[in-house]
Amino acid sequence: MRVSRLQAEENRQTVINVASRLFRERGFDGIGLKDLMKGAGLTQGAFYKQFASKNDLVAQASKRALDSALHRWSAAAAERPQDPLGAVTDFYLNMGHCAERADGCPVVALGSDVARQDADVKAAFEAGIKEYLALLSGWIGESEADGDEPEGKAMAMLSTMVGAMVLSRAVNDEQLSKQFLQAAADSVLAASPASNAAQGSRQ
Amino acid sequence: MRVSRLQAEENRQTVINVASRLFRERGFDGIGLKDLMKGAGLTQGAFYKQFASKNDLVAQASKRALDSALHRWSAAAAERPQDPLGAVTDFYLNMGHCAERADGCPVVALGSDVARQDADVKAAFEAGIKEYLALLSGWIGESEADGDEPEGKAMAMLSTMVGAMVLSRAVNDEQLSKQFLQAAADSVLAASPASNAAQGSRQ
DNA sequence: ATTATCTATAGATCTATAGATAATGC
DNA sequence: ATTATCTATAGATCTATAGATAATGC
Repeated sequence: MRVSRLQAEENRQTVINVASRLFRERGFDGIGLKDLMKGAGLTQGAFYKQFASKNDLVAQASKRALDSALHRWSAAAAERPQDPLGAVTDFYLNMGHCAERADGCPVVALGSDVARQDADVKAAFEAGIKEYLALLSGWIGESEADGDEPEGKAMAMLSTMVGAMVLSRAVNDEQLSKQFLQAAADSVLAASPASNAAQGSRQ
Repeated sequence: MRVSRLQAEENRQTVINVASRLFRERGFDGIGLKDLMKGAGLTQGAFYKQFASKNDLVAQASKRALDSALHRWSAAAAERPQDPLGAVTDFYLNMGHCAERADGCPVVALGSDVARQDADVKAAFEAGIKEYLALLSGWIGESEADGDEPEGKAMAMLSTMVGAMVLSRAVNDEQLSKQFLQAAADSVLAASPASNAAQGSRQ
């Protein structure tokens, strides 16, 4: 029954990856260790040789989810280097993202729950959120030390994007969902100093 | 042990009120029927004479939470009739709201969870959200039938406010929390057509 | 007679632990 | 000899139901 150290580490990574998806889909309290381990092809008994507690996995899976989401942002931006903000708003603020919770933004899928988690989990989200802000700041040409409101515009943009996704997922009316995403995209692009320059390439 | 019909209805309302607070504080899955009923001074056995299921209470408590939150918005706006938007952003985007989950905005406290609930719960949130939009629209002087983007600005504002609160609650760094709220307030007020007119009374 | 609430419990699930097993790593 | 995983289980909790009780409402 024992497997090699390499295989054990691979299994551990699989559990974290599976958890990062299943937590986003069902919530931290919405899935038990038995089903999480089953999703990784293991049984529940193996869990506590790999993690200290469920909370330990919650923290690690949160970090994994944020890393994965940031990677997707960077990839989306890289596909349209002359207009990274437009590329990311297109990528983020659409109905596909609204329907696909497991692979979507972890702040949207778990933000409300994170407020009720301990400092370890919040630390994972805080680190990821700071990276989101750094990306946005760079794309809108915001200096990071130009006054008492560092990254203020980036913070407002991220808030608008996260809020629009949360709202669009909280209603039944699909038309209303779309309108939230469209209104957020309009607002974010209008607030970017670079938006006029990039407008041509977006049209 | 039996109580009067009047008392029974009063008890039912108490359960809904208690649930609307405890769900916001601990999440729909974070509190059981035993503790919910205990919070209303009853025992678990009385629950199913009052509600069809836990989900039934989740839907009713969601509606109650949104009604209560809308009432607070109206009250805040009424205290500063010449600048309702400024009054509501002050009331909503502050650290007290960030710390007080049980009485705060239900979209912030439960938004991520609502995406995983059934249509009844989403209907309660949808109705409340539409009322938020109507209030905001009125305050910024937005016509409700002036093009293909009805209430677009109100939608972006609500998204920004909800997102900022979710983000500010998801991090450990209190300074960062404050900056999200400040950035959101700046962004929302700058986007209002009436913001210049009201600027004087806000300074 | 009806019924709102109570105590008690069924049956499922949850996190965490214990001990057995079998393959690895020395 | 060590250990990653397995099966099994402890003990707590969850939603929901059953039957008893005692006050209401007719």
